[in-house]
Amino acid sequence: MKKLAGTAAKPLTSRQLAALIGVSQSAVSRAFTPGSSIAPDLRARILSGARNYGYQPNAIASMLTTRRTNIVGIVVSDMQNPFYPTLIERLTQGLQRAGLQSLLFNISPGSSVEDQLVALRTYNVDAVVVISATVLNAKTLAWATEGRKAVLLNRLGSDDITSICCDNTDGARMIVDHLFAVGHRRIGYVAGLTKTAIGMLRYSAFSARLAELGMRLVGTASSESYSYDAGWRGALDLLPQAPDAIVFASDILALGGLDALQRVGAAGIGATGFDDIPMAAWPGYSLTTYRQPIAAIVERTVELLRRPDLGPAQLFTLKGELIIRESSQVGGMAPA
Amino acid sequence: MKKLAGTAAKPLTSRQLAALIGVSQSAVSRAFTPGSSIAPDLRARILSGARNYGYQPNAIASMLTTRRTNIVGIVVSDMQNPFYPTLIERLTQGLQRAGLQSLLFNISPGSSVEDQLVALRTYNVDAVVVISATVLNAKTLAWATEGRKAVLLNRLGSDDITSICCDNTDGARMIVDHLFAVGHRRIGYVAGLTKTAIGMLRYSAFSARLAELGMRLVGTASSESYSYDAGWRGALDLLPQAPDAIVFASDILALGGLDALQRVGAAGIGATGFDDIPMAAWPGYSLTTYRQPIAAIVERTVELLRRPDLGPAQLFTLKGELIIRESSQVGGMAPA
DNA sequence: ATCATTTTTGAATACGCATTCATAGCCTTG
DNA sequence: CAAGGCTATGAATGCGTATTCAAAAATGAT
Repeated sequence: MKKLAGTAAKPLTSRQLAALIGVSQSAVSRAFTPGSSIAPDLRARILSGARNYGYQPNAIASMLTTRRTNIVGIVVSDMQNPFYPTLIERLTQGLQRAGLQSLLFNISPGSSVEDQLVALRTYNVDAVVVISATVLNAKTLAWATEGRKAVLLNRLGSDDITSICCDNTDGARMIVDHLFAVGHRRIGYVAGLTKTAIGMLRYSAFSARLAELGMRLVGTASSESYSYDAGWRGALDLLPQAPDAIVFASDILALGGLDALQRVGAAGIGATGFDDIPMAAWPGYSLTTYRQPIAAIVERTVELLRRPDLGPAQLFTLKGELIIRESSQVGGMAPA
Repeated sequence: MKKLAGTAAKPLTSRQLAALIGVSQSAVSRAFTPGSSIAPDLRARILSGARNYGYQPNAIASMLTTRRTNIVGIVVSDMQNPFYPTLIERLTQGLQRAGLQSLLFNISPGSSVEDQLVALRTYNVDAVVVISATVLNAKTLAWATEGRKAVLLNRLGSDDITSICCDNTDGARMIVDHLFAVGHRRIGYVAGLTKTAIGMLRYSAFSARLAELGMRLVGTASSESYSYDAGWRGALDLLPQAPDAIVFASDILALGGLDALQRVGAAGIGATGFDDIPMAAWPGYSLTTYRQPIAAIVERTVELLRRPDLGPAQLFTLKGELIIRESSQVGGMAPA
């Protein structure tokens, strides 16, 4: 005799538990509300009774009175770049440890972005984390985050919204310095989305440092996305310029580029990425890259979202770490 | 003068809107409830007024009365295997189109799994989708899904819970048949988690078909996870057996295996995967694999979850598609 | 034109909890 | 020992919507 879904007994209410224990409903509520005025032993008695009878507060009902949901809306538009699944995984775990839930919004192109985000508003999420979603224009962003905490990750917004980014300038600089130290002089650049603030930032930091060191920017390929294919094409586009090394705006681009170089027998050209996705460490790629400080980004995000109020909008820039592997050496990934 | 977060005016309630329009609160509620008894023109007038004044029903409040949240809890324990981000992305998009929201639970090892899933219960999710989470034992699974709809993806549970899987038997068979047709005879197998039902299923279907065709299973390497590193080690373990080709239980294993073979100069050995993750198509790997029918899986899942009741537990087995690339040819990925 | 039936509407209530308000108990201090 | 100040508790109320119930309006049939 199997139990049919939906047949389960309705869960206990605080009032029922109160009756069972012989206290008031208020007492039960207070027992579960940290910092409320209740005698320690009463609280203990109630909590123990709750465990006993299997009572758990109904979060929905409490949302209605407190007007807080403890839900964070996470808005993503690209899970194909392997950097983001990792970030999302760590972020949801971090939020969860802080007692916050993650409502995931995957924006798909096509239908209206606002339509896909109405639930941010109707479900009253406390906060919104936007992960690098370039499909959100400033207006939609403002609408979606209106009246709630909002944080942008890996994206720069207007100056009235808090952003958390890795230090792109530092990253670009470390990469260039490293290439210089290794002996590369003629550098090519494969950009990601050049229309984004982050994309432009990485590029300008990169080219500025290049100039400072007197290195030569032999060419730039811009691509329409951060993808393997775009990296592949970008690398090939730069070949005629005969670069010593190619700087890719992200790891996923670099992987495509490396494969392309290999395919055309130009594996001697150096390459660097940005992010340090798991695949960058794979022996077949062994990609030198700037590792994004995921832990720090998550930590800062969670810390901000725990606050009752974010305070004035800020830009947090967190330093990453240069991971030197084989792809950037002179001779690149050429077989020994 | 920037608006501070939290300063936003409280959204309109149905009662306020009713007052503005000159109807009752019930009418407003009915206007937003499909199938409720209300005159078409009244509904139109109210909906137009709502648009006008910017009223949107408060989902939280309606959850309290209807006892339905339209929230689906998605439980994952491994986003590192690139197959899952894709699945999750498509799934949340599919759910969203059906008006369902996705609450994401990323189980991290360490603290109690139940603790990480309490919100499934306190937030009253309508349904739970468990994606291949092996960390959930049957008891915890029952607890987490008690009284709500539940679907397992890529995982087999006890027989009282609905599962949706690709057709592992068909996949194993097509792979073996293909290897046979191409001319491979001595086959090695790199298993994933052999203790899981799916893992065992794939293996037994594989070896059964092998036997039917009179091919030789020269060795099996079992690994502790579906990961690149495990595939790498598995492939190396099989080398002494001198297989013509190695069948990997998943793409991510195969990628590691291919790199290992390449590294030791054994790139002539054929290889196949399972899943068809994006990287399988990359020229550097060009992995022959069985493509999971993600669209069909998502479609079926969403269709099930829209129902008021799942009905009796079933196992849905959806056929995938053999994608033939270079890695399975005789001579494998060896340079021409 | 009248009555029976159906449809449409509004008032009232319940959902489960947090919180305010008022009270009863307790401790402190003069 | 009394008065004042605190703390711990319970009763009552409200959060915003869906739904039930009863009444009103509209429709149909004779």
